[in-house]
Amino acid sequence: MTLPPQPGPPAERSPRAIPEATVSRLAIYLRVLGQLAEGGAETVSSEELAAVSGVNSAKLRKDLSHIGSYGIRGVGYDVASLQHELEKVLGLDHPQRVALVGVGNLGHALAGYGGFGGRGFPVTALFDVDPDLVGVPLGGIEVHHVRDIAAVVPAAGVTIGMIATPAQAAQAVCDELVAAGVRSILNFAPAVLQVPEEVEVRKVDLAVELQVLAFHVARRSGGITEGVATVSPVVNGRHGSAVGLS
Amino acid sequence: MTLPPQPGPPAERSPRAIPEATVSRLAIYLRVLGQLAEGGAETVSSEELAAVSGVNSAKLRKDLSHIGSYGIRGVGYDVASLQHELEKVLGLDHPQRVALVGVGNLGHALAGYGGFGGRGFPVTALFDVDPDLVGVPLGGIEVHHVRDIAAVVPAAGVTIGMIATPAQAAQAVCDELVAAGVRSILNFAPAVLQVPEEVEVRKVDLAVELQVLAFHVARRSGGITEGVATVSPVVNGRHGSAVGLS
DNA sequence: TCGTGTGAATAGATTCACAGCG
DNA sequence: CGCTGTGAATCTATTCACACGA
Repeated sequence: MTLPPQPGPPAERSPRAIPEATVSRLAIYLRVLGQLAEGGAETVSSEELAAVSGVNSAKLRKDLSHIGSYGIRGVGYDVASLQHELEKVLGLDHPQRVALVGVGNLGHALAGYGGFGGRGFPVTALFDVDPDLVGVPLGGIEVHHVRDIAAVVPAAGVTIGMIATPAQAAQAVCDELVAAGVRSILNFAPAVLQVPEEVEVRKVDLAVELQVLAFHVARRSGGITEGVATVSPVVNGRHGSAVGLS
Repeated sequence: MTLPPQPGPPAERSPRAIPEATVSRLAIYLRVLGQLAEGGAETVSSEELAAVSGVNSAKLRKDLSHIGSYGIRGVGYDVASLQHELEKVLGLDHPQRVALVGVGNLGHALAGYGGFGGRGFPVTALFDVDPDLVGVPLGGIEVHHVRDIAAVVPAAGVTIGMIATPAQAAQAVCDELVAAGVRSILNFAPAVLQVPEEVEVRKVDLAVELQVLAFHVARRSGGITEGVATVSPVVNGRHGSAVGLS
């Protein structure tokens, strides 16, 4: 068999307004802002927001500067309005509909995950090949056969696909989703997906994550300390939980 | 804290460093090599291995150069020996034992995930707070109460912890794991963990992944084509193979 | 000759440090 | 004053292109 011919396309430049690394942190800031808002905070400084988000304040300010100037000098950021701006940038003003393919062990858990952190990403369509699953409703949503992706996905207005199938099936499912118009895919299968360049794939790869951790265990020559534990509720040892200097 | 830093000359760097970005790709190459080996391949070129792994060949060669010179000029890499070298570097020569905290919806799926991609990461200890779960065996492993982490984790020789609890519980569980000697943690809870710097945390954050995808959907102004799926944007390669779908 | 391995060039992300505004 | 926003410096990662070895 031949390899996917991917020599060297003439590198189409998209003028990326917001750096990729920044985008995923914006999502974290948004979550943290939600917690602060619940706690009654009206404003936050970059120092505070950064500390709770686990980044340093310069990075946070640079990240936020990419979406505009919503801070107040000498004060900080207004929690509510920053939340709103972040939601707008992340495209959360109108919710995305999600299709999940593969309702096995993992897929089942994903389907039941309740809006993924609270809100914004309703799973609207489910697919599998297993005859025992197809037709059965799961959390109020019927499981369709994978062969019906082309029909169901466009009708349901799905914009994001999640693949939680075994590795062998993942590429075929991915092709189906792409053919059905899906341009954003979250892949849980341990397989590298080949897609046209207009399709955005992100992967969640448990085996890779564990192997990276194993690498660090090995490198640190001895994962577990031999003497039994120290004190139990060891709070963080890093920069002070509130405001710390770098 | 790592090694005693050398005082005198400026900026003498450790020669052994493998870039972070490289490490996670090594895990992917290893998986792909496994597939190639099953397919009977003896050797691969960087071009081939890179294409299947979804990276370009220069990056792959640079990545592999960090672990040594195991290629044969004019030929490529010996599949079996490269596999072996990668396993060694990733610390997979002797398996890591994993503790999973939180045996709810997601945790249950993780526990049943069967060695995570096939091998090397046996889940050795399970924890939860739910009285209905504690004491019950799950896949042959008894679920302990979270309060017993300090006792069970060192005894079981756990080197990697996975947190699949609700967000509110995650930091406390993390502190327990760290106190029990765990230095590598995979966090599935939607929370930012504060840890001492000798602890390596990786996170799998579904909400963030989906929001990043939502960002790209929004930016591409119209994720799904509204016309019916007349288009099939010629997906590259890889069709005729045995596809488990019908 | 072919494909690895690698210096050099480029691109991207992070951190520093401070000007300037509220 | 205190804190944001940002140029400049630094560090990390990717890509190029070619010398060299099998």
